[in-house]
Amino acid sequence: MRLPMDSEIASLTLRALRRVLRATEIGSRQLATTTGLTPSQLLVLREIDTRMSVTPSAVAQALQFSQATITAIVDRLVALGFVQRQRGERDKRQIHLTLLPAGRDALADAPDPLQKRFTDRFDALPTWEQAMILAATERLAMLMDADSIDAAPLLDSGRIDRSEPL
Amino acid sequence: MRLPMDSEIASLTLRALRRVLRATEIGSRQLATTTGLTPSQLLVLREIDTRMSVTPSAVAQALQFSQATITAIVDRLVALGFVQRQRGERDKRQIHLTLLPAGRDALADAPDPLQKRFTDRFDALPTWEQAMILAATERLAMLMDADSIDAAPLLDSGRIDRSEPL
DNA sequence: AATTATATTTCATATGATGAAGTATATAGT
DNA sequence: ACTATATACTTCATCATATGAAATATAATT
Repeated sequence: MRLPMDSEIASLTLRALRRVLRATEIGSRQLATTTGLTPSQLLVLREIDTRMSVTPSAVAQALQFSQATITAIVDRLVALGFVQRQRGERDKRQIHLTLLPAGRDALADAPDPLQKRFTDRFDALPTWEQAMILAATERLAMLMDADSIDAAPLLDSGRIDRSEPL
Repeated sequence: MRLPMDSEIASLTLRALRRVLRATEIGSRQLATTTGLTPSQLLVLREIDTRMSVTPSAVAQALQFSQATITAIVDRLVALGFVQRQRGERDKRQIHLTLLPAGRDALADAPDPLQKRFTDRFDALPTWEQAMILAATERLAMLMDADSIDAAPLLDSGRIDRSEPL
């Protein structure tokens, strides 16, 4: 067995990463169908859950969607009785999104199968390996999002010229 | 600073992983806008590129989309002059998709910024850390996709050598 | 008061994604 | 050869995603 050249390690890592990405993507799609929710709806629902009360714009910024998109998705979550819209008291322009019991149930009934699978298997690894994977993953995250880190607002200014949107 | 409990490492890792996923997703969306292609179109185009000649069904299976979806996306790639449809000789039910020069140019003009950024930074790490990250990522991939390896014909077809920047 | 900025929605539009049904070809069983 | 069944792909209807531009309402500023 030969050691990979230094320059290859990056591409090998990217390939492994692709496998991870694909697995999570497929998992998320499966989850969606079992829940009756689409991946985007689930993302928004989770976002509303983790923070207690959020404005649509905050969700849009966190998930990097446009406000219009969030409005459409929230419309459906409201129609499902999962989410509630409340005008802000302090600032009446704002809308506060809160999770309703039905929404909480939906999330509870839909434990991320990927996460479950991952957690079970991960916990079976020896602690040293868990620690190594954690360290490596955090390093990866640093490598990938270093630019876009708190730069969620970064994209506000960064106009992307979509000259030819097919 | 206290060591995380064993049971926490999994969730910490998942959190780091989410950052990675998010970064790649945003990166892919940015790439799409700069190319004038959507993420899905880019995925299909890449798939047609890496294999030399593919059938729509093979692409659908590799990317886990329905055939109908691939048909629609290929329609647009053909309209753009990026891709060519050719009826199969041996089996006239089949369609063979091949990349046209314009499509090749589009891919060449669209070096994945995320990959580039990642590779540059990754290469700057000491070799031991590169090796650790590679090992950890491959371990992660094993954990995640152990079940869902029905969509792995990617690696069957052998060499992906090309000067292509995986 | 008038202006400008912010928060969200509405609208028009393009794409994404799918299942179901349709067309054409291939293969197998008899 | 003949029917049945399977395969490959497209078409169609339908809904979700995603966005920019414009509209509405409120807030903050001058």
